[in-house]
Amino acid sequence: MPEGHTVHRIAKRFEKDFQDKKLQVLSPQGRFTDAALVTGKKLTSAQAYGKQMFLFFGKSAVRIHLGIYGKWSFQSFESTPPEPKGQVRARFLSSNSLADLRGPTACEVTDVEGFKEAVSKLGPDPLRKDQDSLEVFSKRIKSSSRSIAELLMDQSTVAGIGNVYRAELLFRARANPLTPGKKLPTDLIESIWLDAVKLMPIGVRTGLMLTREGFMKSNVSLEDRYYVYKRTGEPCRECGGPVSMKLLAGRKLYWCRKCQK
DNA sequence: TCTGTATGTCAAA
DNA sequence: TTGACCTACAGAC
Repeated sequence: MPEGHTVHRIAKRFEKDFQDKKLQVLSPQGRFTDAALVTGKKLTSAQAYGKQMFLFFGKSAVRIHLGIYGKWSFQSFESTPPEPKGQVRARFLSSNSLADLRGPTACEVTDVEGFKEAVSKLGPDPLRKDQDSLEVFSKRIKSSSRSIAELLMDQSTVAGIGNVYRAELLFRARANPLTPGKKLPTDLIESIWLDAVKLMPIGVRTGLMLTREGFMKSNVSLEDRYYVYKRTGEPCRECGGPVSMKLLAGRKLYWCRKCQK
C-alpha cells in the first residue's frame, strides 16, 4: 500500500527492529546484486522522504522505492530464519527478525551524494517537519497551469501523495480537480496542504488511509472509508450524485462533479 | 488456468 | 501518450 504514509511507517519499523544492529543483506531472488556492498554492516538510520526510503549503513545507503507493486513483510523467528517465499528481491536479517522486500521499482545501493540528489528532486513532504513547506507547496501550485489533480501526483511538487490521498484531499477541499493550479485561491491551496499534514500521520499510525471525517468515532466500516476513491458510479456521500472517474495522465481520477466545483 | 487490477515512475515514440 | 517494469491476488472460466 505504497503512498508516503506506508513508507514512513516502514522506516519507523526498520528503526525499531534493526537500528544499530549488524544486518545480513541478502538477495534471495538474485536480482539485488548490490546486497554484497552493505551486508554485514550496521544499520545507522532509516529515513523516509515522500515515497522513497533510505536505509543508511554508515556512508552507504540502500535506496528503495516500492513503485506500484512493492511490498514489505516483517517476521521474527527463534533461531533459524524461514525460507523466502515467492520472489524476494531483498532480505534484511538480524539475529531474530527479518524484512523481506518484493516487487520494488528501485532497490539499489548509493551514497550520501545519491541520497541528496534523490531528495533534491522532491517537493515538500507533509510527513516531515521541514521549514517553509507550506510556502514552497503553495508557490509551486500557484506557478503552474497544470491541473491541481496532476500537481498533487507530481512528486517534485509535493512528495508522498498518491492516487488515493489525491482523490480524498480534493474531495475534502471540495476542489474541482481539473482547476489549473494558478487559478486556485491561496487559502484553498493552503487548506489542502494543512489537510494532508493532518491526515497522513493518521495513515502512519494506523497503516490505513482514513480520510472520512469522524471515522475513528463513527460506525463507518472499513469498506466505506473513502469519499470518492474507487467509487465510480456510486452515490456521493455528501450529495448522493454519482461519483465520476476519468483517466488523467494515465491514472484514474475520482471526484464528485456536483460537490467539487 | 487465465484475466484483470493495483496506493508508481520512467523512457520511448 | 503509451508501454514497460514487476508481483500477488481476486474473480471468472
